Amino acid sequence: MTSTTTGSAVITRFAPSPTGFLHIGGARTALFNWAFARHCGGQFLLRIEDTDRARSTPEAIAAIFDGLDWLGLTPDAAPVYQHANAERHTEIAHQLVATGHAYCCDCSPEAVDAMRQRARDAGTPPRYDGTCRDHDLPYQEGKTVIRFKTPLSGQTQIQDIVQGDVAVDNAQLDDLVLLRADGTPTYMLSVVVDDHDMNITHVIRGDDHLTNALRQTQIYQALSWDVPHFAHIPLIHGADGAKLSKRHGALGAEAYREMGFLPEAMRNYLARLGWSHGDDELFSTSQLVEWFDLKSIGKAPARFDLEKLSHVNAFHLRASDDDMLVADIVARAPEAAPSREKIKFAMPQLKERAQTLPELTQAAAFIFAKRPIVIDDAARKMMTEPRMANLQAFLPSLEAAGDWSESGLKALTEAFLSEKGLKLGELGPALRAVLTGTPNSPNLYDILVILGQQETVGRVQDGLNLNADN
RNA sequence: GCGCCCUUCGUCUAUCGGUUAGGACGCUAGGUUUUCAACCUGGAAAGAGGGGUUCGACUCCCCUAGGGCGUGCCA
Repeated sequence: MTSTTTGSAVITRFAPSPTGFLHIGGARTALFNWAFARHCGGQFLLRIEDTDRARSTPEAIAAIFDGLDWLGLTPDAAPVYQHANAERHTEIAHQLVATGHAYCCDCSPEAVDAMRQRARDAGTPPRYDGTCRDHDLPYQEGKTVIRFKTPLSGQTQIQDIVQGDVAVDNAQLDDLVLLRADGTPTYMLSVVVDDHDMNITHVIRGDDHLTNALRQTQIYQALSWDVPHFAHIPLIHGADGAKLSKRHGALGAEAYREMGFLPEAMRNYLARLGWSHGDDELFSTSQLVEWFDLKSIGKAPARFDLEKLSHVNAFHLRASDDDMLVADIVARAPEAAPSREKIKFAMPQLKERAQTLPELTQAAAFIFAKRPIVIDDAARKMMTEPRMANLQAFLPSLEAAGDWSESGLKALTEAFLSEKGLKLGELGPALRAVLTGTPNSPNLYDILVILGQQETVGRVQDGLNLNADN
């Protein structure tokens, strides 16, 4: 029977192995652990699973810290390094031998491979055949490993919050290695010991660990320890439905930061991948914490969709503080610094024209562009002959304008148009084009106000000259 | 090979046996507009297939197909 933790406070953990960057799947696992702990008023811990000394790197550890920090998923205690607990893990391995739940084995890796191959050929589960199971060999570092004595019959089951009840025949499970020949503990032993020692109440992780949970349950039982609650969440797939590939989102968290996505938007989007709260699509992090629960996580794997992420990001971008966004633009384009006030003035309109941070800087670029400004193809199409002729005729009015306010400019323009019997469409697009160099720009009169009289007249003249050259 | 898990519009999902199967992204038609966005209105778009159970199945059971994961002295 599986016993479960009965403690009151919820404690979750994110336990990545530091062998690469914090990829998007890991980030979501961390988010779920964090959100659940926050929702329950519990604790969220971080454990670096660095028992594989050869593959663990300081760079990867730094990338994990960095990614979590960016996403705002701050652990409630200093990170635990699994490697540091090796002695304790080793001690437990020997204890299991002493209590008859494990044994020493001196079969060579080659011999074990052969056993597995034979079993596979016979159509049975590939596993260690138990040669040393009852040999009662003494432990000899460098020569023997310690194997767990998996029950030979019956079955093991877990009650998974996401996956439901899952049972497997013990005959399917191998006598896994707990302690390697070099004396170091394996992952399977270390997780169990650390999760127990850290008082983890809920193990929330990718469902690639589902069968591991069965094996770990056997270890918990051999140790007479409470089994934590499990929640195995489905993995994220790439846009093509296959495994997450580099082009489909298996990028480090920092890659999304560089693409201009906001942490708030990442939390929103990632949470929605596999978890749902009715029809709610766009929500704040505090709403996420308020609503999050393990039972509303689906069992099917979800695909990563950059377009939807962009949409979610656009929503959070609009909700962002204007000063913060201005600062971001200046950080991306230092030459924008003198134009801070103008950019802030235009921000409400700029926000609606961007989904990501770099796009926002792009939308603001016309404000701090130096004459003569670059005019893109779409803008050039708006510079038709008739419109440019009208613009030429309008130039003196701009040069002579005394009231450079939005209302004054509007009146000025309308007076000109009515005098000539023109519609705004016969002048406006060309004016916009020469002033901003792009059709993707804010309200015309705001543009004039932001640019100021001198810059406006200058850009109009540049545009007219350019046109004359063609 | 063996085991476990999964399968609703292209994508993310709602639905706890009775709905015209809802929402969102994307796509699309139109509106608004000096442009581009934003916004508003409308549209196309789904229960993998086959058996059961039931008065009635997307929902429960079985089979098939497809997909994922595991099967390490990696984690």
